[in-house]
Amino acid sequence: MDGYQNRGFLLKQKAFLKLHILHKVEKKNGYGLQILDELRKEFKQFGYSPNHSDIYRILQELTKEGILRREKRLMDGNAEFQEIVVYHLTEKAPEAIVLYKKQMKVELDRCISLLNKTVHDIYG
Amino acid sequence: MDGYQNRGFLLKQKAFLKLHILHKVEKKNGYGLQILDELRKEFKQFGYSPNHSDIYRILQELTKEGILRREKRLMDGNAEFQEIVVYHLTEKAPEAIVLYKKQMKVELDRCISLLNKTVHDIYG
DNA sequence: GGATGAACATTTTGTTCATTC
DNA sequence: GAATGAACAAAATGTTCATCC
Repeated sequence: MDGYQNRGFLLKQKAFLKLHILHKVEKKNGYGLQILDELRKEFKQFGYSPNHSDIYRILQELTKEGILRREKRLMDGNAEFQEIVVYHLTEKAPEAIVLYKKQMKVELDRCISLLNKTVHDIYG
Repeated sequence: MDGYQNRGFLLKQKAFLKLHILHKVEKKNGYGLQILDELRKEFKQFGYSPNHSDIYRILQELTKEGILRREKRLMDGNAEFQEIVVYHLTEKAPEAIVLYKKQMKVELDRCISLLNKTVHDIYG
């Protein structure tokens, strides 16, 4: 996974979602729209609703990077043959995720500090 | 000033800078590169260095919106005739700024919450 | 070189279309 | 309609060029 780099403003949506997606798959294998739904529920109270293309993009990227692997399945308990793509961690995932999380922690802290500073400076 | 709208992820750099620029001009009239320098100093410890085109873009926008007005000056104490554009608040500025700050406070809080939630959920 | 601004290029993000079951 | 993915469009941001003193 390309180390997170951003000498800029706040972190990018993609990096943010990547972190959440990895965290989710770590806990439970899932498929695209399922992950999207869960994330939307989590973020709903913050008025944030990611869109499906972002999720698919990231899942594909993580697959290309060898962090996730795809497994086609038929949707459980579904009369119709709805095929889904369930994502699993690979063997090299754990190490990569630890690293990514570590980097992202620094980045999240940086962003929170920048926003807090702003609130402090401007609103007293 | 167009009410801040962003049904999305974190706030945009432009909105962020607009807030800081207004706050600066409120306290002291200034010109483009001067404002940029000051902002860069403020944000340096956060690894954030806005670029000059953003600042100019925003100053022009605020001027067009009637919040700021331009005043061409010659740089103080400069032998050469270096012309600068000093920005001042207009009469309608105070009211507009109060409103914008109010909206941005909500938005900043929202973003901080979203990031804090992430840190909490993922790093325990 | 400092200052301003426009022009351009790229990256990031969001919307729509296509396909399958 | 749910799911996946690609294609496309737009927005946001960053880099370079032009000009002036």
